[in-house]
Amino acid sequence: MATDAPSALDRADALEAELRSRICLLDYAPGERLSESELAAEFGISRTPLRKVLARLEGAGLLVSRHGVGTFVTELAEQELDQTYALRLELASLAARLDPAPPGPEVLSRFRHLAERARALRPDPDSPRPLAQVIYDFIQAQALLSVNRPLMDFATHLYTQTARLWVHSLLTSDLDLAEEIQLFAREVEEVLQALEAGDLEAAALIHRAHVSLSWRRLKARRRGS
Amino acid sequence: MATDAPSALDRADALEAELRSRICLLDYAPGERLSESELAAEFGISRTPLRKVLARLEGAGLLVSRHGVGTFVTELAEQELDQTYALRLELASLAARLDPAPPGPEVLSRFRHLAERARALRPDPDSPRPLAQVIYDFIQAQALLSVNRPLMDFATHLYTQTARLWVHSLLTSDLDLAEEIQLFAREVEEVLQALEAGDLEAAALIHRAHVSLSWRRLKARRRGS
DNA sequence: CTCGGGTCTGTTGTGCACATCTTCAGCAGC
DNA sequence: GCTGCTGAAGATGTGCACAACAGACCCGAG
Repeated sequence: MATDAPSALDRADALEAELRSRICLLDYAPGERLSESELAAEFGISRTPLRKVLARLEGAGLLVSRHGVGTFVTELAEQELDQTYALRLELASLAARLDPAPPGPEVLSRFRHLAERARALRPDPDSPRPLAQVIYDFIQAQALLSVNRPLMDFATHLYTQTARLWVHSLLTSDLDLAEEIQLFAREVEEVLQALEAGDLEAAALIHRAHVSLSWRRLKARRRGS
Repeated sequence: MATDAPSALDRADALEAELRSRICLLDYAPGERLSESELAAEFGISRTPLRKVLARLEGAGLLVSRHGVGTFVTELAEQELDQTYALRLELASLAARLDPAPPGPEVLSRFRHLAERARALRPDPDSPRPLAQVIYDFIQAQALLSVNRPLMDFATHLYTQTARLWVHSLLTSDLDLAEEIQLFAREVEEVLQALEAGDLEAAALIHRAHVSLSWRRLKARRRGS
């Protein structure tokens, strides 16, 4: 692969991927402030190239910077969260109907591996990373189930937006973390079974159902608090 | 409006809007190279703030920069064009079903004005601007027909991507520009009638039909050339 | 005539110093 | 005690000079 080269892709691209991953994996919580100086120091570069990366992430809607104040990780407003969930519900069905890509052996084994990791998850209120990491990988694996790149890119983006808030809410509130993890593990399991049966539409429906249920639980908790 | 203030929004935001508009209005054609130095000189600023704006547009997927070569306006690959059209077809229906927003009097008058401008369009192979401008405004007006912001933002983005290639192809090839303009004018007219009748779903169906037909014509010409 | 290598020009990338802006703590006046 | 001002501190924004890189051009060897 291209990863063999010492500096195959521009450092900026690698840096962007790293920061994007940190945001999606909740190393940086929604609303958190990032310091240009600290990040520049951490990566051993000047503020200038770092600022370019931050600007790109801002253009992608993951960050927002305010003059004299700071650079912040974006977070969805309550209303937009609902709209995003409603949209994800529709897109889940679309993915299977539009340019479906039957998963090859390597994709299947990837989902099998994900199912194992999901089963092995243990609730840890102190570190969201293991959970966030599996979810993130699950999102990216799902993006392989259709060759419609614009659609899958957008679906991944929306999934990431809601997943960030979902995991974050799980940790800041006292919802049943163990139950959520178990439900997620079951979703991966069921999707895997559908894929192994070669039924992409069933996989999409299962995913859609879980999105819907997850949304309902999230709404219920919001009303409660 | 906020435009009264001399420097209400950051210069960077205004600059980004200007460049975004130039890209969407085909002042910069897909694949065209932009010069940081020239742009900086034109706007009377240094390269540094300009580069931040370019980076944001890069993050938004409208530009791509290559070290030592230049900064280029993105263009959809042939395959992605088909996928994007297929996606737009689905999203057209979604907009009416998901969080529809019945247009108020001001939105209606906006569409009426658009219909007039579309009728007044005359084929001009030398300047795509008038046509591109009306299309662009039509896109943005349609974004008001649903309150689901993520959906409409994405639909607008996709529309912009295909519209840019569509207008560009119209001018570089010898397709019947007059006919395309007339068809577009009729689309605006029919959408307006549906909106005045308060039937958002009909408006969406009409739009969807025109997208489908436009796609078919585009594919036919591609095969021909 | 063709091919290969070196140079040369123009581009984006990087580092640093300084400007501008926001926020907040401290303090004088009421 | 409360209010409002003033200053400092720290954040992002800006300008400039230089480094790194890719492509074009030229020129000579075969």
